Order: sequence, then C-alpha cells, then structure tokens
Amino acid sequence: MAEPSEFKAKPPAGIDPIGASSEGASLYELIREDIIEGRLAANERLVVTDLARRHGTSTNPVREALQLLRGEGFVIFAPNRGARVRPIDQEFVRDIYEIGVLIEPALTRWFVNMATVEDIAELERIQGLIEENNFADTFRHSELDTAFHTVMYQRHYNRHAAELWWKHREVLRAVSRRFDFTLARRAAILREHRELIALVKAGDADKAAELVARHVEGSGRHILEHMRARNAARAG
Amino acid sequence: MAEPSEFKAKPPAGIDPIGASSEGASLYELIREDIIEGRLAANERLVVTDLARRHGTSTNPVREALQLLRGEGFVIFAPNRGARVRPIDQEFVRDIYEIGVLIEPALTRWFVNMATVEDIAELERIQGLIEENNFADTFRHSELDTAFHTVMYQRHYNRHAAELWWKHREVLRAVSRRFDFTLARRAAILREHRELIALVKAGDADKAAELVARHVEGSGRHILEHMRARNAARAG
DNA sequence: ACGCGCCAGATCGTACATTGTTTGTCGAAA
DNA sequence: TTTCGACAAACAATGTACGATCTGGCGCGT
Repeated sequence: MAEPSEFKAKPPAGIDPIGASSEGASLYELIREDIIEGRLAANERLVVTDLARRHGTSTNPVREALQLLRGEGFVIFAPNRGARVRPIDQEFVRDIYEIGVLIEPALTRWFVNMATVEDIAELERIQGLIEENNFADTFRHSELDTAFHTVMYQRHYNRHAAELWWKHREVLRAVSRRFDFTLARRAAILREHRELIALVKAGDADKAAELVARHVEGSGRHILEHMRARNAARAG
Repeated sequence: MAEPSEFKAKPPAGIDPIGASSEGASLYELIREDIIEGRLAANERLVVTDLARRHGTSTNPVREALQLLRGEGFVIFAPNRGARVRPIDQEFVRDIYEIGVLIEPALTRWFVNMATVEDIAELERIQGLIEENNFADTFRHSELDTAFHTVMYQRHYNRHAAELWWKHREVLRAVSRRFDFTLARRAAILREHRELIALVKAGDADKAAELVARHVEGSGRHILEHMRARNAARAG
C-alpha cells in the first residue's frame, strides 16, 4: 500500500467541494484545473458558449460551474460582461502563503499534542519516500510533500481551517510544480521535515509550530522568487 | 458625515462578492442574508422552484445564486438532491473565530506600523460613538464595532486576508446581533478598544497584536457562551 | 407487517428569447 | 488623407420555458 501514484492527496475529508450533478461536477473540476495549472491564461475571458461547446454540454452547467468557481475565488465576474480567469500572480501567491504562515503553526500545535504512534510512523514512512525520491520526480515530490502535511492536519477539529489550508495548498502545489527546487531549498525541506518529526516525537508543540512557520515561509518565498525570476526573464 | 446609520460597514473594497446580473446579485444577497440572519433554518431545503416563485424570477438565476453560495460555504449540495442551508452552529462559529484569532493580530501589526494621524483620529471618533451609544442600541454597536476594525484592516496589502476577515466578520456580526452583551463583556470591549488606540499611538505593534488576539478570543468565547446557553435552554 | 411499484415533485440538462456590450464600417470634418 | 464619431450588425450574457431523469413517499397487494 505504498504505491506512489496513489498520493493524489485527498482533501481532509471535510467540506468537499464537489457534489453537484455529474456533468456539473466534472465541469467544475476541469475548468478549475485549467485555471490552477495555468492552461487558461490570466484574465482570459471565459465565454460560456465556448466552454459549453468544448465540453460537449449546454450552457447551463457551465454557468453554474462558473458561479461556483466565483464563490471560491478562481473566477471574476463583471456584470453583463461575463467571467474572467482570476490571475494567479505574485500577489495572489503571497497572500495565501502568508495566511498559511499564520494558520499552519496552529494546526501543527494541535497535531503535536494529539499525534498517535501510527501518525508518527506514517510521517516517517512518507518522509522516507520523499528522501528516496530526492526530488528526482518533482511532481511526485509535490504529492508526497502534500501528503506529509495532510497527515498532520487531516484530523484537526477546525474543519474550516483545514479546508482553507487545503484550498491554498492546491494552488501553491500547482504553481510550484512549474519550477525546480533549488539545491538550498531541497536541503532545507529535508532538514526541516526531519526536525519536525523529531519535535513531534518529543511533543514540543511550541518549537514545532515555530518550525512550521519557518517552513511555510521558506516555501512561499521560494515560489515567489521563481515567479519573479520568470517574470523578469519574460520582460527582459 | 458622522451619520450613524451609514455604518453599513462596507467590505474593504477588495474582491467584492457581488457582480452578477442585477437579478442574480440581489438573489444572492437575499438568500445569503436569510441564511446569515437565521431566517432560513439550519439544514433547511432550498427548493429552486420555491425560491424562484418567492422572488419572482425563473429558476436559472436561483440556481446560479445557490452555486455561488455553495462556493462561499453557505449552502451544501447533494447530487440530484438539491441544496440545503449550511447550519451556522457552534462548531462553525468556533472555527471562524479561531481563524480570526490567528489572522487579525497579523493585520493589526501591519496597521500599527502604517497608521496615519487620520487613521488614529478616525479610530477615536468611532470609539467615541461606541461609548456614546454604550450598547443602548446593540445593532448600532455591531455596526460601529465592525467599522472600528475595518479602519484597521481596510488598507492591508493582503487582500485575501482582509476579505477572509470580512466574510467571517459578517457571520459573527449577524450571530452576535441576536444576543445581548453581558456587562463584563461590555466593559472588556470598551477597555480593550481604548487600550488598542493607545498602543497604536505608541506604535507598539507587538503588544497591539497580542491585545487583538485576546480581544477576538474574548468576543468569540462570548458568542459561543450565548449560543450554548440558548441551546441548553431550548433542550431543557 | 413487509415489499413492490407507481406517482408526485424536484433536480438537471437543452433550447430559446431578450437585453446589453463590443466591434467594425461608413461618413463627415479637420 | 487621417481621425473621430455615430450607427448597425454580430456576439455574448442573462432570463424564461420546457423536457428528461432521478428521488422519495404513498398505497396496494401479498
């Protein structure tokens, strides 16, 4: 049961985003993926008729999917002027990773006080896979890294906070997948994960929370630097 | 320009939730209000046909409004089974006020470092109105209190965090409006607001952040106590 | 009392009408 | 000749109407 590709790390089983009609749900997921993965350009117009034709349905399911995406903040509406893709730019990324820096330490603190032996074993197992992979497959690393943190947050009593974390995580994961990890960042990730496991074992919630704050901060900065670099390259 | 009723404290001008069609927007607002204000019972079914008839439109705008509300978490969908009102219960309230405890101190910290003389004057003006009202009109107090905090957060660079705060605030405001403030809580609110202004003036960001954490924590606890009491009374 | 099937009601998808926006062309004035 | 503006036609969003499909409950029969 250690199949790598299984790590399509599911949301912490709280308020699932899906649940509409069969067609509507898939439409929602498809469009959402297209936005997060960057296949739909920033600020691109989302024409209902086009989307309907492209996905082989009529317009109504598309409209509902777009409203759903609007509620989640991935799409912007202008009255009588339709929908546009909300750009996932540096500001956007900065905003959500900063929120992560505030929330994740609290989630971690709770986890440290509630962690079972099995939890810790699971963390170590995933960390083993991460080190085994050693960033050879960056996609796989993304999934494993997400799984690592999911173990810590998935049972938190604050479902809202967990869900918020997950939504943000999905965006960051998609963005970071487009970049390589620098050597410094790779080392930091491995080191901090190991240290985190040690702190969980020791039951030191304060230090663990502090470490996670640094960890998320570093991750966010890393992504932002990459985005900046790419933008500079594009402009130059 | 100190008209009290004007304090329909607007969201910090960031990502406005509205923007759909004329009918659609109002429908969204109406249903949303009905949920937040408790006019629609928890878990109540939201039948599209009924809502359409009640608001004098056809079904399509209703469907879109419901999807929008789903994206924002106020409505729950079951496939082929329609929408239900997401109950605003103690768990829900606890979740969002705990997130507030994490986020608001950070917003405050920034404000303290960026506050202008006008900002401080505005805070003092609103605080004056709050003390003048002195909880005589609890609705008015809610609006003023929201305005007080909006002054601090409205220009924060992290629009996402500000928007998140606002959404949560709207819910808490609606819930707390149904209860009275205990004398102890009234005193605490006034004291903490005054102390907060003093700290802003002194430029002590750390202490201000800490105080806000306590302030939000206290507010949340207060609401939860009221909800518990009412539930107990209803069960007894 | 228990299961089976039918029927009312609601959701979901399709098609269409209406309204508002955008674009592109033509013409007049500088 | 170029530029600006009005007008018209294409286009797309929004609202309406309807048919298909699914769910749930009621009653009938055993």
